[in-house]
Amino acid sequence: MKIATWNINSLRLRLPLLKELINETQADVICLQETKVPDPLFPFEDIIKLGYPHYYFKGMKSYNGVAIISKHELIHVADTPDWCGRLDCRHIAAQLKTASGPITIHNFYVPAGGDIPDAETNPKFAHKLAFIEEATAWFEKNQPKRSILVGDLNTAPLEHDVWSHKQLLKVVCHTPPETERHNQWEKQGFLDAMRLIYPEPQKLYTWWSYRNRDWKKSNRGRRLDHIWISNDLKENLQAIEILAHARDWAPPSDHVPVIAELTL
DNA sequence: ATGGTCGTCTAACGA
Repeated sequence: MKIATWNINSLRLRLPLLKELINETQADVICLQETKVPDPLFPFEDIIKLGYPHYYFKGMKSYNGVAIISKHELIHVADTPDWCGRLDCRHIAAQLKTASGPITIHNFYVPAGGDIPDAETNPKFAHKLAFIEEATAWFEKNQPKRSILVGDLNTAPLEHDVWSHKQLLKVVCHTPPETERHNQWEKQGFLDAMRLIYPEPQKLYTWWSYRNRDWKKSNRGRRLDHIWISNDLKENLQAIEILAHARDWAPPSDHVPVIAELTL
């Protein structure tokens, strides 16, 4: 079973690239973030034509938005929290039917946190920290079993998840208040699947800024997108693929897809 | 040290 996660940065604009992802990977399940499409405008007919007749989505105008599309039957998981009480479409969950039984899939789009890493003066940073704390508390109470958590978590937790650990320690996404909370969240029953396959000190990036003239040449990347598996799925993990060349698809998202393969 | 670029009900906001 192949499960992909991708911050697509507008589903409607990049539908042709979603097709490209499908052609290349034949992923069974694709979790999308920043779909930027209100629910009444979700392009479900296109998604069905692409071979994904099972889907759940939660979107709004202009901002945020998440979707799970699947070749196999999904059951919606409805009783999930409204994080930070904002109704802002940053999480959706579904149960995937597999030969070995149901698997719960969580798809998250964690707040980016703004520019200044100070919760006192920057409400966006405070929101990010509060969001991660709420998620940590929820999974502490609801210990994940046969679960996969994916998404744009907007934190690069490890030294080799950024192009320069030293230079990014004061940059939002890699500051200690974020990485400590991120790691505490992961510890609520999850394993970092990407690092199980590609341990440190290998550099791993899933995002390259639009603001670099040549993303490949400067290679100032960050690992902001993640795939976590619950502890009980450790032996099921077969492979991880980071589709770095997708950064050159036109018009590119600033994030690239990550795909996990599991025997399920 | 600064500014650099995208996407969105084309305007300023969020990333």
